[in-house]
Amino acid sequence: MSYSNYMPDLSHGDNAAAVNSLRSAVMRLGRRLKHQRVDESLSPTEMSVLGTLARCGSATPGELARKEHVQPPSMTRIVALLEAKGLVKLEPHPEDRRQKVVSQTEQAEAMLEQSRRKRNVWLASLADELDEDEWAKLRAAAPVLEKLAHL
Amino acid sequence: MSYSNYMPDLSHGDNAAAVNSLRSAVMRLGRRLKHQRVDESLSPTEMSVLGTLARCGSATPGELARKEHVQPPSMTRIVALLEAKGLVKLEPHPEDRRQKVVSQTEQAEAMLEQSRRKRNVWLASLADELDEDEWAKLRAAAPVLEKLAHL
DNA sequence: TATTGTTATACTCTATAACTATA
DNA sequence: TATAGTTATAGAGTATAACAATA
Repeated sequence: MSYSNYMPDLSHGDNAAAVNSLRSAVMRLGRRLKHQRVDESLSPTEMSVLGTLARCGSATPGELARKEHVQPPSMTRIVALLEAKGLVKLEPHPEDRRQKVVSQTEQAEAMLEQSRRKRNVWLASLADELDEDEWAKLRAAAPVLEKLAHL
Repeated sequence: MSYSNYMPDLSHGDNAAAVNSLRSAVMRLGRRLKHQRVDESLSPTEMSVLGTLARCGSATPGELARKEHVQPPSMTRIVALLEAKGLVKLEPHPEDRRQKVVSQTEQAEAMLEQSRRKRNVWLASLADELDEDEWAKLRAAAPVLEKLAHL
């Protein structure tokens, strides 16, 4: 492989190959997940925002935009859609009147629970195709991918 | 957790959590990779198609659509764009006059080489943030993710 | 003057439906 | 009649630029 020419360290060569493979797999998996939506009325990013709010409690639109890697105007729209669906609520920021505080509603909590249930159907269909060793590798890599995602 | 009703094996509970985490990370990573394009004029799917052709040699538009998980009309457009950029060539199928055979040009090979170089810059910037153990986990999981992507 | 968030607008990518040509 | 690919059209999601309000 020609990239070893300018990157002689062997471990980096392996990492480069892994990044290559990861990049392709992540994009294709992303498209699959897009189709395997748990709720037809919720886009992948909307789901991801709900997940972030479930983890972090609450956040401002700007913080959410940075975490999800979208531009502020996009997050404005996403938050508005989630609010219209009753899944998040917006409150004024206690210290800065320019900002807002976004947090999830109880309805969102119920939705996420239902989402987990549906996801398990998909999981069950994959369980036959992956052996325990492969699942172990996924479980080990999951936190690293999360770290990469928000690095 | 309610799924344990029909899935009593404990390890599957861990798998569900892993899928949860993977799903979120894959979507967010996908958005990052979208921005970290090697060539501004090439969409992620166009890059992915070139990668597939580099691995498989050649394929029909229908095969490419199935591998990339896009509908045939989308692949028609993607192949047309790649052809206009001189990165793939189309030839008549030797046995079936309905089909076409898509393969990459030498120019595409050069582009992929340049792509690897730029990717390594991104890689180098991440190398500081991940330790060797984390890289090892990514390398181990990469083939599993690829398997998931085309399952 | 800088920053947070919004509005207005346009672009990119993909899908669905209808069509053509070949099997 | 079924299949491969295309054309035409519409929709979803995001970005950029310009703007408002607050720091």
